[in-house]
Amino acid sequence: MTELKSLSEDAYLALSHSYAATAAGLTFGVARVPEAVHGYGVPEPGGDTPSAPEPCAPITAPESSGEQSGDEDDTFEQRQRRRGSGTADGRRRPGEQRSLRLSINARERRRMHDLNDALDGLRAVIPYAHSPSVRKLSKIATLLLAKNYILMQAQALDEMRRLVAYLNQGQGLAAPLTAAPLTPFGQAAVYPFSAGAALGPCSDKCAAFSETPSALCKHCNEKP
DNA sequence: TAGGCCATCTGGTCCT
DNA sequence: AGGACCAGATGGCCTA
Repeated sequence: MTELKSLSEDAYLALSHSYAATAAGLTFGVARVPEAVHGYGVPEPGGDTPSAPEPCAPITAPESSGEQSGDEDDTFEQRQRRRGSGTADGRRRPGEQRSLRLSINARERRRMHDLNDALDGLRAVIPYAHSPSVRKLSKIATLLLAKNYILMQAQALDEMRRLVAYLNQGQGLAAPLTAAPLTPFGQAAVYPFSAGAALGPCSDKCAAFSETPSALCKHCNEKP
C-alpha cells in the first residue's frame, strides 16, 4: 500500500506563495455562509434519531459519547446536574433536556456529515491520485490543495486571456480563435501541483499526487 | 508509543 | 425559541 504521509501545511503554503500574484486579488473568506447552506439538510434514514454507527462512531468512553447510543442516561443526567442550568435548556425537565440534547447532537452530527460529503466532493474534483491504494486526502490537505488548484486555474485563465489578446493584436480581430489550437501553457500552468519540478527523491511517495512534486510531500522536504 | 487524523459531544454565540 | 455555526474536549484508530 502506498503510504501517504500527511502533507505539511508549510508545503502548501509555500506552493501557494508562488501564486501570490494571483492570490492577491482573490478573497475567499466567507464570514457566515448564508442561505445557500441552510436548509440543505439531507434527511438521514434515521431521521433525527442518532444515526447508525459511523465508521468511527462507537465511542464508548464514559465522558464524551455515552449518549450517542442512548443507554447511559444516568451519566448524562449527572453531567447536566453538575453543569447547572447555564444553558437554554436549563429549565427543562431532565427527560426533556435529554431529548433536546440528543436532537442537538443528531443535528450537529448531520451537519458534520454534510460537511464531510462536501469535502468528498471536493476531493473528487481535485487532481490527485484517486487510487484505492492511496490514502484519502486529509481535510486540511483537501482544502489547501483545492486552494492551490483554484489559484492555478485562475492563473492559467489569465495567461490564456493575455495570449488571446496578443494573437488578436498580431493577426487582426478577424482571426478565428479556433484556427490554431492554443497550447502554449506549460505543464506547470495546466497542472497546478507539478510546479515544474522534477520528481523528488521520494517519487514513489509523491506518486500519490499523480507524480507531483515534492513541494507537496513531506518526504521531499526531509533532510537527507 | 507518539503523533496525526477523525468523529462525536458539548456549550456558547449569532441569526431568523 | 430553534437552528446553524463554531471551537474545545475527548477518545478511537492508524501509521511510522
